[in-house]
Amino acid sequence: MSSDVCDISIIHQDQVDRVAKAMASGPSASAMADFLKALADPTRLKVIQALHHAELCVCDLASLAGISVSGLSHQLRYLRNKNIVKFRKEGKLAWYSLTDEHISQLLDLVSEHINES
Amino acid sequence: MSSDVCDISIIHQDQVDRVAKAMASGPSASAMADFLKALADPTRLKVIQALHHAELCVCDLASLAGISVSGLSHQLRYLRNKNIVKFRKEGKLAWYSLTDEHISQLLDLVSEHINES
DNA sequence: TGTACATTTGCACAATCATTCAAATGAAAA
DNA sequence: TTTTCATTTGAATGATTGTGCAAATGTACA
Repeated sequence: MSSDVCDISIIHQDQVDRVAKAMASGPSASAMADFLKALADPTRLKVIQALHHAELCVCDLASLAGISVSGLSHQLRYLRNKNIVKFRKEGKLAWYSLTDEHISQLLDLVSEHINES
Repeated sequence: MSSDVCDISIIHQDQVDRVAKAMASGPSASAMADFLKALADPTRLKVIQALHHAELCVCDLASLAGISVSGLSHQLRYLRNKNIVKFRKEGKLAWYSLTDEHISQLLDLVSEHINES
């Protein structure tokens, strides 16, 4: 219930309406936040960065990320469900890769932003 | 303790070393994840998008985000600590704005990515 | 067949987090 | 000064989440 959120004394209703209208176009904040959440974790970020350089198996990725194979497999499932990584089976091994190399553009921007601050 | 992470049977130590080396340059995964976490929340995302369109007070932002003024103030402090928003005081009101309009580039990329999938 | 082993899955748990309520702060107006 | 009100802060809480352990799955090889 948000009935007491500045219900009367709101400062600039016209501004709020204008901004709300401008924000209405484009994907919802929830959808965007949901995608960003997939990147907002050190382990998953390491996986994505690693896969940008090479196709790797679960064991390799766990080693690179510094967590257990099991823990990493959980994160891989998460990334798979979000369509960020894909894999192919080769005997006992599962080789993972990025579904969309485009993501690294985004990470480059983040990288820049951090270097500037 | 990650001593049992594929310690003997690791598949491609050379690959792992090469990728690890490539990943060593640039900001740490933790730093990047930390920044991304600031964007990976619907409320904070709404705030950032709103401030991209106009300078707004806490009351307006709470109305736009659909949560309590108090809750929004907590999020504003979070964004302030991360140097993503700044504010100026004018009487009883606090006017918030983005410290770096550059962030919207990043959000545009995310927006694109979602529209494509 | 049975063994070995990479990967996945289910359960559990500690930690983090987004939010609210109530109280505190501080500045303008009466 | 006292009152009003926008904002901040602290405490509490319910929900989410990242991870590990143990067991299950499935494939290759002896």
